[in-house]
Amino acid sequence: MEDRASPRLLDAERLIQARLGDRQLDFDSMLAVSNIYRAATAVRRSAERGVLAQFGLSWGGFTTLWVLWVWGEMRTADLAEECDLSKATLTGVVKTLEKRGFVERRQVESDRRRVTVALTDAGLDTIESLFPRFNRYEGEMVRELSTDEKQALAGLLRRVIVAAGQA
Amino acid sequence: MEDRASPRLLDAERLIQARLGDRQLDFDSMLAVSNIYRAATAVRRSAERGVLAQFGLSWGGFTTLWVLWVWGEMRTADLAEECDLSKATLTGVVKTLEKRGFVERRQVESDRRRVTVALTDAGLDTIESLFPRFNRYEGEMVRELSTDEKQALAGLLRRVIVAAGQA
DNA sequence: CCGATTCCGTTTGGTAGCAAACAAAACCGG
DNA sequence: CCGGTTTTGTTTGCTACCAAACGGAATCGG
Repeated sequence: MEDRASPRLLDAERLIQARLGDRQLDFDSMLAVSNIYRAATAVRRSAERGVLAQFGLSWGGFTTLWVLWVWGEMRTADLAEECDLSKATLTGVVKTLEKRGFVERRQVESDRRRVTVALTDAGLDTIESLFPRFNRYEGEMVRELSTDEKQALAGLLRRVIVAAGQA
Repeated sequence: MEDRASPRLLDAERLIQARLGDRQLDFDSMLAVSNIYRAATAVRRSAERGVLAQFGLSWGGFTTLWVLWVWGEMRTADLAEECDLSKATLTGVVKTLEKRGFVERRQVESDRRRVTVALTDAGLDTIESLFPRFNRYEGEMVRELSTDEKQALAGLLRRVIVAAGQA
């Protein structure tokens, strides 16, 4: 399968390879990893500008809202885990979401160290109207791939996620 | 191809799918995109903790050093472009790298608006000893993939990068 | 020349992200 | 009970990241 859509990118990769010469480097791994990162940046930026900005949400904020929508009210620690953020970062994100009126914090009575976070009505309305739009946008970003290719991509990445998580 | 390495992750994905029910969503695109982002986070975190931290470098700082190493002294705008960062962000990153003694800024005499950035001797030593180590680390992070799979992954991602860049 | 415009890097103001230190609450062994 | 330990979320201090506004420098039209 040719790569007519991105000759520029490929050229750049080849140029770098030429530049680095013959140093016994693992170019295949290098290209795979750096493209993962570049793709993530492109995807995030595109979504933030194209969909999320008009709702006043960052990628992290959106993710948090989405997790709360799917799973319902959650303890802070679990929410952080599910959003793939540190507890400290989550505290900040929730603070911003609170300021925007999307979520609220609730003290747990049986254990007063604990706090849960839940969607407000406004948060619920927002995520319900936003998510379908976001999902269409996701489709746009991978529009060049067939269904099989999307699944293959997701599968390959799943294995990277696991490996990198252990490394 | 089975996915013995990551049943947990797959289960989680299926759970979400069940949770979202039958909303006419594009799950294939959703999984592809969200795995891109999760993989990038995993890869970045792993590299920062495993290799970069001991050199006092972030992912962005490392990238900048690497670009300067491969391409040599560069104008600020080109450097930002090549590092895939905004000019504003690059200003900050360069400031940090300067503080650490890895790079230096040089005023361009023919056009006094312009500034170039170049590696210092210390910066050169650092990137030369760091990069092979980093590259080995990259290999670790995609160790589960065959050469063909790495190339396939890089190729699929290249098409996503282009599409998301236009979206 | 000179005024308007364009170009370039920095600054400003905001959010996001982490690790480590912290304070308060709960738990546990005696 | 009670002192020490563990758990939980927040705070602190730093870096990174962006868009928009800025200010000085070059350029272009007349």
